[in-house]
Amino acid sequence: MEQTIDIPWQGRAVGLMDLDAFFASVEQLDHPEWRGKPVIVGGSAERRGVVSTASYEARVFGVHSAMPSWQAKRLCPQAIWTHGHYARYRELSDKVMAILHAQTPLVEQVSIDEAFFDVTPGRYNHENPIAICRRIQEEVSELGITCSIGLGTNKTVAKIASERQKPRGLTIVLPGTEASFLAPLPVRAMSGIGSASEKRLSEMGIHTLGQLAERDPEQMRSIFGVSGPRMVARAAGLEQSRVRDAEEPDEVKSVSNERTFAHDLKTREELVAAIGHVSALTGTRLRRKGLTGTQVTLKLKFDIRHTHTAQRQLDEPTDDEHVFGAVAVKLLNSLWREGTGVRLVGVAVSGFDGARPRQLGLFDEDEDTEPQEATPPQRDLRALSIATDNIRARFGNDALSYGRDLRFRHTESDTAPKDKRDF
DNA sequence: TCTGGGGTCCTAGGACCC
DNA sequence: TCTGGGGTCCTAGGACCC
Repeated sequence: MEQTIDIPWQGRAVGLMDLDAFFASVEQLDHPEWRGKPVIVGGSAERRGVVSTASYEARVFGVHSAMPSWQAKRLCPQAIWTHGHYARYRELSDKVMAILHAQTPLVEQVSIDEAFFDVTPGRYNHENPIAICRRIQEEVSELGITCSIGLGTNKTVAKIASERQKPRGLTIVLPGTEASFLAPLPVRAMSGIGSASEKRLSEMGIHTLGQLAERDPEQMRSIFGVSGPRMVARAAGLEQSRVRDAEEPDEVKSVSNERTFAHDLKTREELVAAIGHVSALTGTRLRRKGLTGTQVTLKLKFDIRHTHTAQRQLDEPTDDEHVFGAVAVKLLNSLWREGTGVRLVGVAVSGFDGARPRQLGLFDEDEDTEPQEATPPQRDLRALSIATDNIRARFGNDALSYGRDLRFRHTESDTAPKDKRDF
């Protein structure tokens, strides 16, 4: 797939850059004594944690992302463990994204360690796309971490190509070779096809992207809905969707927090306290983002297979956990019966009114937004919510809990990294 | 003593209105 | 005398991604 740089690139040029074992690589960068050794970033085995990222040295033992931590510990007992340092990952990620933006304004960040970029010749640059990819890899490596890149004529091809060679891979799918590149690959290689779709496709005798590409789009629509025809086109290498540039920021649709507990919660008292705890975390993030929502969702997980949610509309948009948390507690009655053990509690707020996002400075008083109809007790609670934000901003999420939350401070919620990487 | 946490998108059924 | 059909909103759940 190597190509000399002097052959002109025909058509669109879309790249996908993926940072190699990102969280673990940053840890090895910051702890020189960990380099060359198995490093695992993730939750602890004793608390139902999972692996977020494993260094390549740990992967040799079979450890991978999303694996239960107890299993990883068994496979690689000598691994160095850390819960991660999210702010530091963010900092390096921002530097990497700046490198991409220096090449093209068309950058679509997918996650903390992944981004599409459009370097089609003639729009914003006249260089060969392959040369640009090589330069990106070089500049990223100067930060002390590495990345793999896939380059092709659309996002699907670029994404799959980026996974072919890691770490430090540059995989190029030349214009015109998309279909033959994709055809032999298993359907699962394409993002959007998970285990459920893989199973259904397999029952239809479809195992490779080549077989998928030959199907009648309308037949697939009758089985997979709107995503059916899209799946067929993508498998054929014909995807056209563009790289969304940074000028069109994502609109946030929901904000949620959830916690899995080391031991199942069994009493109403514990559940109410847990709901208060996650509601407070959600409220803090809503205010930080300047969002108020009209929909509250309570999520409970009784065992690994069974998650239930209950939702309720509010009369007025809010960002105050004392308001939406109380509603979440009411929803408890529709989901839970006394005596049932609960392993996870989550509270989400959604239903944001497009027009409103307003950045509220962390240390601002919110002078102009006080709802006039607020009764004095409500006003006090809102002031309390804002005061807690300031403390959390300075000392971290676990620095402060309302009294009834206290018991959870050391039983879960380790401020482990909030994102996870490379499936 | 077995699997996290943050999201998005899609589907489907029921209520309700006209 | 009794009953169509379209549209929209709300709710619950599932698949999927990183």
